[in-house]
Amino acid sequence: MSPTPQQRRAERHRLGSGAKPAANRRGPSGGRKRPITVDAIVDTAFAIVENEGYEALTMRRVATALETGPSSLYAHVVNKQDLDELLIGRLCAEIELPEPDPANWRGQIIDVCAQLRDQYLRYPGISRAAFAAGLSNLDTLRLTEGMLAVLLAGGVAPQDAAWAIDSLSLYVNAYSLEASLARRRAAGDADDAWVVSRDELMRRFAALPDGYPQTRRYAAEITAGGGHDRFDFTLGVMLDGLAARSRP
Amino acid sequence: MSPTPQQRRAERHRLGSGAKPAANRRGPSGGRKRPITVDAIVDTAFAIVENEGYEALTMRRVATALETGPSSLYAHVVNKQDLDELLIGRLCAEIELPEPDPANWRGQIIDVCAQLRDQYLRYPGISRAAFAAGLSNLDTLRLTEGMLAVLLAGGVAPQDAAWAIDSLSLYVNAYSLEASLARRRAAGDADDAWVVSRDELMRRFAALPDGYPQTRRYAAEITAGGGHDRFDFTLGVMLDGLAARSRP
DNA sequence: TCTACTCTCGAACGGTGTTCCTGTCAACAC
DNA sequence: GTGTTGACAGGAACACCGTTCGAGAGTAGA
Repeated sequence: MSPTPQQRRAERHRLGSGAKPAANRRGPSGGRKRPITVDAIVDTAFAIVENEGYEALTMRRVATALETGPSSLYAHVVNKQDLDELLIGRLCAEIELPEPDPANWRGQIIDVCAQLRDQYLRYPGISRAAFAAGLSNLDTLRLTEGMLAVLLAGGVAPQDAAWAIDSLSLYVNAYSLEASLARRRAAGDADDAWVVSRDELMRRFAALPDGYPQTRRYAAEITAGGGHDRFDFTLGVMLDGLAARSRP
Repeated sequence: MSPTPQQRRAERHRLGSGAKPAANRRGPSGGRKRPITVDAIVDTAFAIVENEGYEALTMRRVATALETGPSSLYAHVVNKQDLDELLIGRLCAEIELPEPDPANWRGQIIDVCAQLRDQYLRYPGISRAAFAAGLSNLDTLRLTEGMLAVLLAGGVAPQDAAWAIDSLSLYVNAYSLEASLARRRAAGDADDAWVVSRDELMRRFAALPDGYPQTRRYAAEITAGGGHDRFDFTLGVMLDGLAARSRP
């Protein structure tokens, strides 16, 4: 008897082994070319998010792409939230974890965070779902495990390491979410016209009323940082602080 | 001629002066006890979010609380997003900014961040709206100005200070959002039953399969941290890293 | 062949943000 | 005092969302 989606999800949250019994298909596949499976749903969902953003990911949209009705999905997925967790799970599973190298623990942490960031940015807005997912399944826990190993190898105290992983994940999530929103606005949907270039932003800062002297003076610094400069800066600062804490 | 909501919002995004002309009311207020104004809408919205969470904040819910229909709101507010921005703006306006004290810049930054965190947590889930708001209006810019002044007084380099403010805001947002979600789950809505106590979580970590040695060994550290311990830790680490960068 | 079981999916429910359009009333000009 | 103007109020509707129900279809084992 293949498990219901509810059982499957409960199992996932119970942190059980990830061994999937492959559930030999019984019931009919109708006359459809490709049967509806959890994997097919997740694949389709990823494609939609990649092309149209997380906001376009709706049950109906997935069902339409699968050439069926929305209710057909609920035999494989208990919820929209369940689908979100599956997406985050697979996304985390794609991250390559390094073999801990005590001499290069900072670089290794930065690399993992950058991988995570790039995955989030590849699927714009999906980090919103990551906030709700938390430490729900084995895949996210695998990330924690990997980063913990790197930090411990680097000589960071266990408690510091554990909390630092939390902070780093949170920051990467937040950064990716904001970056996704900013990019979507840059794509310019009509009345979002007040989203402007850096030059324009600097000009506005310079024209600020009194009471904003610092902002006016350091408008250049505030608006600086293309690419992932801010990201690199923040990770550098956090790791510096962490290293200082470990070896006083 | 009083401005349309569109003009009002555009003005806000243009970072114009915050001087409100008070727009002497003309049109009818009907037989209603309290006329529908932007402030009334925002007040009502805050009450709803405080009592029922951000997810309960819908146009219809606000309208019902104001004893009217949803369409009546659109004469004062452009959008749901517009309402969100107004909420974030007022929330930021409540923050008390200190007079910069070079001897206590770390404490002052921590205080401002804690204020922001507590405001976010007072209105659960509202930090979701803060992500989309960005640096949109004068109120959020006032926060930037205040923190910038503190950091500069503390001897932090302008570029470091500007980026640090970005990182700190992002982290405070993310932390508050996650804390809100966690608390709402702790309130226990039926099938969220797998959200468990720390003891139960530690037990599950201990029962993890092979391949998770660090997580298993340091389950206590990972699940540690009640109250705002993690928050304090992260801010401490970031400010340490920042200080180290300023005085090498 | 018959039964049991799983998968499929049209239809519907209650909710959402938003728009259209009409009616109503206060303030001004004459 | 009267007419005009124009902002405000709000009912009804649209398109969409997540989700549920229940009937139908098809395969696997007895």
